[in-house]
Formats: sequence, C-alpha cells, structure tokens
Amino acid sequence: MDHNLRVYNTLTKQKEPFKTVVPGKVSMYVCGPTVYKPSHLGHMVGPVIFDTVKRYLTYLGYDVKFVVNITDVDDKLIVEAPKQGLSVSELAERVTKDYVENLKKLNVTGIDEMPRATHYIPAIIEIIQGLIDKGYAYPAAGDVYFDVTKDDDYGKLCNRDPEQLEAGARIEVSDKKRSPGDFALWKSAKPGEPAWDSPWGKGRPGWHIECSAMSMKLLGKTLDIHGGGLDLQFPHHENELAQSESYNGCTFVNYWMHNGLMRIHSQATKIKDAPSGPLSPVGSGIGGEGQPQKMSKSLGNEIVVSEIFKRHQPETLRFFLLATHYRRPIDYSEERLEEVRRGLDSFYRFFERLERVAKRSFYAFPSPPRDDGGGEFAEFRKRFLEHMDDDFNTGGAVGVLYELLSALNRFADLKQLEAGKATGDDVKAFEQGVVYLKELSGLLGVFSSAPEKPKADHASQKLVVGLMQLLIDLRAEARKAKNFALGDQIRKRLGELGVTLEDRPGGTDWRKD
RNA sequence: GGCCCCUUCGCCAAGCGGCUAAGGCAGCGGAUUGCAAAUCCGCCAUCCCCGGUUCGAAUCCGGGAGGGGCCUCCA
Repeated sequence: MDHNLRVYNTLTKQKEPFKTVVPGKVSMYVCGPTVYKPSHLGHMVGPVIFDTVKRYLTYLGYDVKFVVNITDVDDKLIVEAPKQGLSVSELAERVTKDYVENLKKLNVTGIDEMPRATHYIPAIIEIIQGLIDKGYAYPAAGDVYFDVTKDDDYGKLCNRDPEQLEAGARIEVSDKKRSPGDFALWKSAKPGEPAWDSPWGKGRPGWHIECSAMSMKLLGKTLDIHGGGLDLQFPHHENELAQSESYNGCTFVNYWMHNGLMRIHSQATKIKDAPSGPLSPVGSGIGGEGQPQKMSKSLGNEIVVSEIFKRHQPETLRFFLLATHYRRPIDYSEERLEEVRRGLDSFYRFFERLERVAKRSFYAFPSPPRDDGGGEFAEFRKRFLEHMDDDFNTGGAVGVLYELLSALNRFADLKQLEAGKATGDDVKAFEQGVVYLKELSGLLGVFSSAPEKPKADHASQKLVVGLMQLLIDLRAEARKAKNFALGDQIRKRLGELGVTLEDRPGGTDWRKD
C-alpha cells in the first residue's frame, strides 16, 4: 500500500505508520453497546468515527472488515428486563433495533457484522477451557477467573500494576478470587437467570471474554485495529488483551484506537460542587452550570439519540462528531448543535446554487474517480487528504471542506456562473471543484443524499407550494409597480412564519427554516 | 493514593520545533440589492502562568494553576 497514513496507538502512545497483518486487508473490531437501555449520544461517537476510518482505509485501497459487537447478556440486562416485563432476549432485541436504526440514520454503513455474545457461547467456553489448561485461569465454585499474576505483561495497555490493584480498594470483592485484580471469565447462574451449560456448571460468560471470542472467530488472532471509547481502556481492553494473548500466544492488536468521550454540562457537577449538598441523582439536564462531565447511563445524564433526531438532522450530528479530532472529548450542547447546523446550511445553499448553475443536483453528481483531476481546486483535496493521513484528523479536514466551499462560491461569483457568462473552461474547472467536494465529503460520510425534509402529506405539500407561488407572484407584481411597501410587507410577514425569500435575477426562491 | 490526558480569538476548533497561528459560529466594516436574503471582500488571538533547552517553541523539558478520564458498570 502506498500511503502516508499514521495512526495513534494507545499501547505505544504515539503515532505509527500504518501497516497491516495481511497486505491489502484490514481487520477492525470496535466494542459496541450493552443493550439494556436506548442508545445515548456517546454510543454514536465510536461508530461514526470508525465508519469514517473504514471509509478512508477503503479509499486508500484496503479491503476492510469491520465488526461491532453487541453485548446481549449481562447483569444490567438481567436487572432491567423484568422491570419492563420482558425477557432478557426480548429486551436485547428491542434495544439493538434502536441502536441499529440510529446508526443507519447517521449514515454508518461500513459495519460488516454485528455479532451477539450469546451466539458465541461454544467459542467462549472453548477459550476459557484453554486458558484453564494453560494455567492462566482457575475455576472457583462455578465461576472461572483469569489469574492476572500468571500473565507477565498484564497491565501494559494502561500502565496498571497488578500488585497495586489492591491498593485502590475499589475492586469487586469476592472470596472466590485469588487476587483482587482477577476477573471473571465465567459467572455461575442464579436460579432464573439466563444460563448455558458448561464444564463448570450452568452460567454465562463474563464481560470481556466475548470480545476475545468474537474477534478471533470473525477476524483472526491478530487484529489490525481495535477501537472503543476511552472508558473501555481499563479494565475491558486490558483484560481482553490479557486473555487473547495468553490464549493465542501472539499479539492481539496492532493498533489500539480510543475515542474521547461525549460530555455534558450537567447539574450533577453543580450539586457535587456545592459545599455540603447531598449527592443526589439527576435527570438528563440539558445545559446547566458547572464543569462538563462524561455522558453515561450510570450518571443518568445521557441524551437519548432518538430524542436528538426529533430536533436535529442526523447529518448535523455526524458533522458535529467529526468536527473534532476523535481522541478529544466532545461537549454536547443544544447551542453547539445549532451552531453546526448553521455551518452546514452554507453547504446546502451552495447545493441549491449548483442546481441553478449546473442544472444538476449535487447528490446526482457522478461518483468521482479517486485521483487528482488537477485544476485550481486540487490543493484543497491535497490538504484534506493530508489531514486524514494524520491519524484521521477529521477536524482539520472539515476546515478544508469549508475552505473549498468558499473557493467555489468565490469562483462562481467571479466568473458570473449564474448569469451564464462563464466560458466552457470555467464551467469545467468549477465542476472539477464540485467533484472534489463530492469525493471529500463522501469520505466523511456526509452530503451523500439530501437531508430528509419534514414530513407533510402530499396534498398539503402541494397546497403550500401553490400558495407560496401565489404570494411570490403577487409580490413580483407589486415590485414591478414600484410598490415596495407592499412587497416588503409580504416578505416581512412570511419571515415571521419562518420563510425567507431570496430575490435573484431569475426569480424569487423561498426557504423554510 | 496510583495511572492516563487536556488548557489555542467571545464560543467551537486545527496546529505535533521554523511560511503572515487553519476553519466554523457570533460580531464589525464594505461590495452586491429598490431594501433584504444569499454570496463575495476586509477586520477580529502570540497560544493558562513561571522557569529552562534551542539560532528558533503554541509545539520539547521542569514546576505551578485549572479541568477531564480510568482504577466499580459504562461507547
């Protein structure tokens, strides 16, 4: 592969040139959600980022296999399901559906497989047995634990010393464990809990083992990329790493990628900061004072994704997520999303302009060839790709996208494209620039189709269009008669209804916010 | 207590030792317009503080202040 891509690796804490295990192929595994509650904003960060990573790797010529797992059996589900009068599997099914729908709206198209933990029980048991045979794990009264003291380099991902895990004293207490850092590979079932037969009795897998099993079955012993939220680094990824390498005896992951967490200014902080106030649970406070804090189900400050989609286009959310480098935290706020939307509007207006100039929808522009077509807009393409090569710096790339947009508008102004005064060469140069915009925005997974308009039934839609045309015609007559007062009044009153009129040489366009 | 990380314009944000510190939002001035909207042009930061390394630092090192994450379930 001929490219300059460098990827930050959490394990080595530095950017490294990207090389794959198998030339031309990339295996990528990202930890998905435990499906016991509807997805919140934080759950969308990883999928959007790694979907974009896949787009870029594919663009570079790699054949990428991208797996996101679903944890569909876990203590959380066992507690939550009865509350909703559902079985564990029914709850899992319901929440998974919500998750998948959200991803689809966000144009996350790259996931090849979404394996469920419960579908890999035999593989999980096989690995656990192997670990016991090799002396890395021990059964204890129906449970099976991984013995961290047997693994020489345990803790290498997060700089954790097994000896010190004791000192923290925040480790799950259990008489069955030999040392505090040991973690469960298999948990015995209490009556009524979901359970599978195993050599150690009825039970279910521990949290970390499913990822070792599924990644190995679907992608092999050594993964090119393993991703997930920063909060999964320890203990989840550390433990996955320990299990997999102990079992397979080879490197588990070449590039560990961790995305920053979604944060929110919640009231929780405010309360905590108060001199002697009680630490009471809080609802999902939008806005609020105090410092930002990560969004999570356990803190109860999460913003449910489906709620966001009632107020914002999915594309706005995707753009918002990609406008910041993936390793940094992102602070969510309604204002911020609104700001991003205003920025996106300038692209949408350009697309309208494009239709007037080229008589073609941006969305209908042909899929661009992946090469440098030259022309005066080529430098933007180059700079965009340089940003992507630098550890998928989508924030920098978004900046270039805006610059390209601006350059295209400038060009169209200068050459008077709308007035039809441009030469054939000018039009060609312009369209080459549009092709770049198409190519680059496609890499980010945005502008691939027109944003959904608010739904209205066909008849009333037709009526609105008709009435608008009527008002525009009446206003045009008034203006023709130099009756600007009347014309302005029509525009002002429409403005109060959220409708903006734009007078152009060729007629008047209208837009509803 | 231990381990990571962050601090750049009013807000968001790129920057990873050397071009005038990207870009977005907001704001101001101008072109265009009958007036607007949209678009374009121009203006708008020496980088948390203090030391040090270097010919040269927002970028490296040390100290300080503030913030975040993990060490318990978490994307």
